Amino acid sequence: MAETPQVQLPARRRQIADAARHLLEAEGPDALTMRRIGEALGIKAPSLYKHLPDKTALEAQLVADAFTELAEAMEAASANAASPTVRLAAVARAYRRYAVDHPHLYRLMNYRPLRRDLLPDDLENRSALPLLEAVEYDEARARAMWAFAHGMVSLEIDNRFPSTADLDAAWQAGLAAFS
Amino acid sequence: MAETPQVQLPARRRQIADAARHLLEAEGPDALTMRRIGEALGIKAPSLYKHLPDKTALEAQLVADAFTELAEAMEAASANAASPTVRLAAVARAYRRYAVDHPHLYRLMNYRPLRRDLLPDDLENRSALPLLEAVEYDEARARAMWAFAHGMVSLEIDNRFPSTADLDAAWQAGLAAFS
DNA sequence: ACCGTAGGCTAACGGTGTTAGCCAGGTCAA
DNA sequence: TTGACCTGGCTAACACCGTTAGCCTACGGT
Repeated sequence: MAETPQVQLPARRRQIADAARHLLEAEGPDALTMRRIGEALGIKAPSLYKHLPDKTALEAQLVADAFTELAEAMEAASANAASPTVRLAAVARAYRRYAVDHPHLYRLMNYRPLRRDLLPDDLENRSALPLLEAVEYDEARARAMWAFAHGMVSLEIDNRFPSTADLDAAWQAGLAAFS
Repeated sequence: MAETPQVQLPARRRQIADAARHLLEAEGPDALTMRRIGEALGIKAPSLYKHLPDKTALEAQLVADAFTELAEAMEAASANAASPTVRLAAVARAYRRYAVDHPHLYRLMNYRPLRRDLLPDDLENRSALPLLEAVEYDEARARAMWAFAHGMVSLEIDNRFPSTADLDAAWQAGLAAFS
């Protein structure tokens, strides 16, 4: 629990991941090119391949970091909850918060095939757990709630709702329905 | 109502859209390149630009067609519904069906910025209407239900649920919650 | 003092969307 | 009939992408 956030990475590789993440969050997915990442570190793109096998591995690193952070945020929200209803609302709020604060990262996690082979294998379980607890281990309800939350934040960050839409009301409707 | 499905397009442009759609559905998004589309029509990629301004416009065409079809499917499902509860279930079933039958198209519609400027302007309203009717014009519940449905099919077509998951049960849980 | 390796580099390849410029063929008017 | 114009093909090329091959420099260890 007092362990490092991710599996220990070679320092240079960590720097690359950090630069990549900064580019993605600051300028969006089109800026996430090997040449741009190299430039941010003062080296040329081909040199990056001394540290990673390919771009897919780098993206997987970003995704793994993001899943870990999201799980941590939900765990923290879940910790001090008095009742299941309160806990569900708190976990949902943390989920939404993370997505809205990191939309490009959220899309990288969720809008493309999940490379489970390149990720730590407990990641999915860990990030599913807070929600599962909050619905008292009712799997069907947990999956429905997960879908609702994922749908809500997707539609929100992609500007699919009318600008006049009361999203808090929609969240409230969903939470009430699943509590 | 007896009108053509889309706004009348020049024949060649319609052929291009059809070829593109076939490529996308048969081989996935990586196959949707201007060169492949040209090849399917027996012409070279640059010649396509005699008929369209750019690839974005072509994708917008596919998206517009898909939204129209999805709206039609939901309208048909909605038509013969005895009660609101039945209607909601029928519309949801039609939505899921369309997404599962056309996953690549569904992602093209939903996993990237919506170019509203390139789409017919009543499209979004039209495809929102069946669901809105089914929840008797409760906007918050409509948005929550939309998010739930979008989340469910996204997670399903992207293989995010465990293979053992009972998706019908999750749908049932959601529908019950929103009825 | 040597040797191996770590980590840079340049050049290049095949792919992408896209533009410029050329040219054959058909249509239509004078 | 002839000339003009337009439609819709073409090739060549550009800038960018991820990636590979091969070179070279500097450092660490025996």
